[in-house]
Amino acid sequence: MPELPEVETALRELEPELQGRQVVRAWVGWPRTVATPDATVFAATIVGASFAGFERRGKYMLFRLEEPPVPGEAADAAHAPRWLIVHLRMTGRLHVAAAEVEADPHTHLLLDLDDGRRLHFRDPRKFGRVWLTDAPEAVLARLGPEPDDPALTPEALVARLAGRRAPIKALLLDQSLWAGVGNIYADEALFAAGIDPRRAAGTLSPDEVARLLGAVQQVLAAAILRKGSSLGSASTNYQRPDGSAGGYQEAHRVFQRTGQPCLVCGAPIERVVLAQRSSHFCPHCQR
DNA sequence: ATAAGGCCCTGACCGC
DNA sequence: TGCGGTCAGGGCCTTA
Repeated sequence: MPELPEVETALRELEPELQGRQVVRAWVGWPRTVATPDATVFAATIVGASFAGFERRGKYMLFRLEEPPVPGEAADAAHAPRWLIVHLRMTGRLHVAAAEVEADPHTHLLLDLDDGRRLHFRDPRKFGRVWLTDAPEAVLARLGPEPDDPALTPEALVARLAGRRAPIKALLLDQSLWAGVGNIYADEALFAAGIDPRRAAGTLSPDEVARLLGAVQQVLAAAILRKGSSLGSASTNYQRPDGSAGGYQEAHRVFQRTGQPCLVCGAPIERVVLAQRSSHFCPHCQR
């Protein structure tokens, strides 16, 4: 499942493939994949646009597009930039392939490029969404800061968690608290910080909150260095745009290690369900 | 305002 | 072998 490190990796690896490429044809196979505008309008509108910028916010990919010149209009006429926004959700993947490479049956969006290749959006579970918009801030409005935002200080986080009775694990997944943490890195960060995922968030001491913030930042950075985590079946797991796997799953210390010995103390890793999500933790190291 | 539960989807997996 | 049932899970929505 793509979280911040996977999205960052995929975006950086797509950039050299897409930079400057113009969309010459668009096909939408599953209209609900397009959140906005209407899928037909989406396909008609994106043709002619070129990929000009590559950014990430939380788990969202933002592709800044350059529009073709409008006849009769000054070449330097000011326009709000248009953005293609992509959220891979659970099983989405983006990759570029030669035109003659047949699309997988789970491909819901194809953008033909001016160099003869095609951008594929494949998503077996169909949770992924794309947007075409002049106002990306509206799509991203609910997101909290990036976890490495300097403004996100331990003190600010303590204030945000004060009085909250939900399990800290549930709040780690709340994209309005901070953007980009999903189930894998929430569990890994809680282990690194030595905090029980079931703890009511408001009961964490300032020292624990500071440790947790540092752990989230450290785990995400380490996962980016290893190009993300690839777990599960080959058809639905995370793969990089070139089809290769990430490597951070080899560094997981608790995620999907239920029953296996803790790498620090040897106690069996336990699994509980919090906020409808599996949570994996060491009952001895995480208090 | 916060918390909890349902919903969307389908591949994988389990038990018979 | 085949079949039905269950699970996973991000983000959004509804309900309490």
